[in-house]
Amino acid sequence: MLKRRAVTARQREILNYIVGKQQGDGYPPSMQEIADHFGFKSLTTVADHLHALERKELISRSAGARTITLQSSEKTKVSKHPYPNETCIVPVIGTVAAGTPMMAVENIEDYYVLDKRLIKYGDTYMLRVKGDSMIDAHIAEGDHVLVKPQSTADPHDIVVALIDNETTVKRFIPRDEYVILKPENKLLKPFIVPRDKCRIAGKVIGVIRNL
Amino acid sequence: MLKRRAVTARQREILNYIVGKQQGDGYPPSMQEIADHFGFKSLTTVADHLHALERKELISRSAGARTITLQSSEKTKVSKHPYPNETCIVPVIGTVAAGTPMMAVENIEDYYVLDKRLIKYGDTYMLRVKGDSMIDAHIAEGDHVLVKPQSTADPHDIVVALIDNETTVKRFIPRDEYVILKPENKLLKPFIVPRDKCRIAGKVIGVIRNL
DNA sequence: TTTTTTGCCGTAAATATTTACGGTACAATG
DNA sequence: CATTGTACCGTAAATATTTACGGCAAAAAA
Repeated sequence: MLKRRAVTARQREILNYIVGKQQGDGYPPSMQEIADHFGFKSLTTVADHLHALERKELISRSAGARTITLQSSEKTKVSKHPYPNETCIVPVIGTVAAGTPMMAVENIEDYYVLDKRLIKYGDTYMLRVKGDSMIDAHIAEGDHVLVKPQSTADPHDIVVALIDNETTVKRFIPRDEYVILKPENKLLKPFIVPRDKCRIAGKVIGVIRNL
Repeated sequence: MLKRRAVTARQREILNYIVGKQQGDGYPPSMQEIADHFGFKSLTTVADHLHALERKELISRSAGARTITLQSSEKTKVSKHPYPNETCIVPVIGTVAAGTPMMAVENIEDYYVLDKRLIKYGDTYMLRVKGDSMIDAHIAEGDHVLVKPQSTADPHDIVVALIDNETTVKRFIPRDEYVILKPENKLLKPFIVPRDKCRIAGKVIGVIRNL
């Protein structure tokens, strides 16, 4: 009976290489390329490794050249693998314009491809943070916040709000008659706005910083 | 002089087929498969189309079998889903083991797919941050830091360091005889370590927080 | 300790895949 | 209307790629 031991370090190295190639080029490496990369002098060595990975259900193969398909995470209890189609394209905007629909093309500065698990909601977008008003919540100038569009929020959520046509990130604290938009910065005073003048653009669900 | 007319309907059909296959299988179709799908009786027909798509910069090709790479989405506009050449797969580790090689299987907790521009270096990995030692640098417990593996660092870089077999994130301040590993937290004292006892695992190049 | 699996090597044959050559017909462009 | 690109066909040669055989040493499991 064939045993299925855990994936070995070497096998994982080879899998990582395949994944990297697949992600980078859009197609998996040939066996020769794998051999070259690892310095194997025989293609049989590669074949052995691929058979092992196949047996352990980390990859599957079809007839033909470069036909390695990466298996999805479900089967591998060792670790989860976000394989193709587990990413989203997220638009990056510099500002949320007041009246215009959120995703107006002219506001889109860029797109980022991110893992779905960071996104959670379909229409999430990224906003480049200006100023240090949320520094005490550890959101710094130049960071990108992931924003889920919504027009209301729960108390104490960090939200993207429009104040005087300016896009800002603030903590949302609703009161009976008015709303407090609180900068997380000791140097800045909270904004107190009548309920009906408070426009919430979305809720901050993540932060991405590139140093 | 070669003219570059707009992409034709037929060419887009073929491109769509390639994208579909690429997304579904993880690798592009062979020319024979394309011919079969469209009922072409000659492979030259496929070659002509691929050359056209290449000339119009919708795909690029390398030597070898099944080596079609899709160009960026802005040009192709066939799918909202990301093109592989825009993402990297990044392993997430919970801790950097002292002696063992970085990517030891048992340390890999997960993988994330991220935009290449967040990564910058090929072997970048993600480390889940434990504790609040870097809170004043706005790196909080539970955040993931993007780490570029390297064994040295520039003064004042934020690094992943090994102290007493514990993985920690600290600011790196080298002195003549020793090294200061400084937590960015007023409540914690800097570690002062002899130069030869200081193991740097990598430099922090980014932060990702999921709220 | 016996057995199995891993991780390698080498060579040759079998196949899959691409490229090169040379065509035809037609639509679009200048 | 001459030219260029599109959109097809067929055949054969050239390459790229995989598979099949057989074998060895060391590590891991039973």
